[in-house]
Amino acid sequence: MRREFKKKSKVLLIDDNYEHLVGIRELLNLEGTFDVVGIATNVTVGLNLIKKYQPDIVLLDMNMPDRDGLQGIIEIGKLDSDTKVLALSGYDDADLIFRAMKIGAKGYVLKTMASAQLIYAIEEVLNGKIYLPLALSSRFFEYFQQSFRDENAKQELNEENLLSYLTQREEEVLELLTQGITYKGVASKLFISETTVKTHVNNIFQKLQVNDRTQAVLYAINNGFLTKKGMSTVASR
Amino acid sequence: MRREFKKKSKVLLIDDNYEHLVGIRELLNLEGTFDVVGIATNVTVGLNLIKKYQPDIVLLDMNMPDRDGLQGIIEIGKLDSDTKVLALSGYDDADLIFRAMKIGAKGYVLKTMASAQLIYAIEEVLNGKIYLPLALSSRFFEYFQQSFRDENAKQELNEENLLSYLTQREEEVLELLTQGITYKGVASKLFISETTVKTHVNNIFQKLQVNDRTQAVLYAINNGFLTKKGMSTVASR
DNA sequence: ACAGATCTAGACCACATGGTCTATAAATAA
DNA sequence: TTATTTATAGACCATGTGGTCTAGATCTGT
Repeated sequence: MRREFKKKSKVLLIDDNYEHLVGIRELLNLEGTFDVVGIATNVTVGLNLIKKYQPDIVLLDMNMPDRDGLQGIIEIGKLDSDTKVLALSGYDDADLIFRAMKIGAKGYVLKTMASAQLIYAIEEVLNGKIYLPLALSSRFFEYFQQSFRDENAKQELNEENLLSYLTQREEEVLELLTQGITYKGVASKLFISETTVKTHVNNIFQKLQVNDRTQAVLYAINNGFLTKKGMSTVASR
Repeated sequence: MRREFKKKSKVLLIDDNYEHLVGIRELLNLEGTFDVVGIATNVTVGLNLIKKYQPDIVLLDMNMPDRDGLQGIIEIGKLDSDTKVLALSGYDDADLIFRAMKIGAKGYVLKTMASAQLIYAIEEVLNGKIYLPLALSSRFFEYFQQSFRDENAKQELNEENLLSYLTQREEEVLELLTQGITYKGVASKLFISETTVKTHVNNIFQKLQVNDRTQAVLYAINNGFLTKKGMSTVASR
């Protein structure tokens, strides 16, 4: 068929289950549009094959013995090849999906899924898209939203958050403190005397129930003070 | 038909475009399984209707005049009703999708989508699932991954990250500093003399190119020091 | 065995920081 | 109007902090 004229996409498979490895290879070979350039049963070997064959895509099992799959994604990412990673797993574990996507997997499919869906996923990823089956993206989003709910819960103690007792001026002072600025610096930035700054700072300490600037800054950061100011901090897990 | 026996789901629509509002109402009424309990052309009115009718789901347009849609999602969330929000928008703006999902929208659909898909989305959300059309979830993930790439880029200066020059002991000291502990405190925790701590701290300052503990702590936080230690900081935008 | 890094620790000094009190002007609330 | 809050600012003092130098004890790697 026509397809033969189109250049086949190079695929590499990494999975510690050899049976499965061969199964997928057969499936992809039957499809005809893929060229399985190599298979490996562990990440270390897989990485070498990637360097050698520069595959377009790697199907990477998440449950590996030596290094785990997540580490594998990171290391493949560090290679400066354009190789894309499609994560493969037996379980729809939300945390695992979240982490995998976070560190750059272009997709995540379950081993139990129909082969047609696997083929489709591979093609989407090869086309530069990110593919997550509906069931998994649903899982992902639950986890994603949950993590933010937790955060908000932490900060909406916030209504009983000591930060809310600060006056306008005190907030301004605190904001400067969170930039590591001294009394003198704050004073000149706010056009007030140094002793006034000290007064404010002492009031801040009392309100936040801390006894030095470092603790005040930490309190501010951990209680969403910067977030409100439009700053950003980024989630990790 | 049988469906009549099943309790209809209460739906509320909020969209500043009245034409569109009526259009969707008609569509849902034709479907027969929905009961459109109210429509509103702005968030303020919508909130009151929600309090009154306790709908199962709200279709909320993201591009509203008074309050914007994002704020609407948050405020609906604050009501302690179980009302779910399905975001509706004319554009597949990645940032908007990301924010909407982050603050708890159960789904996001485009106005240009086929009505069958809208119906499907509503049903999925009503069934407690989160629904993002493939095209949008793809958009979302690109944005999601990009934001982490930015983070990593920031921290993988990391290879030229000043934190990497710290010795083991210095890291231990810094970790305690990031908890707002004084020289004396650090000394007793590490079973070393206070002056030794001072020496370490001074070395840390030099290596991080800062001149006080607050700046050192801020540097540590902004450069992934805590992340490595298993602590967490959380993303916002 | 020797050079270099690391951890330890002391001495000294200047200055920043934190604690406490007092006090005035202005704005706000009762 | 009076009381309270807020922003301002000074004085005073104890202590914490940061800068610089020196130096011994270990531990590395060559």
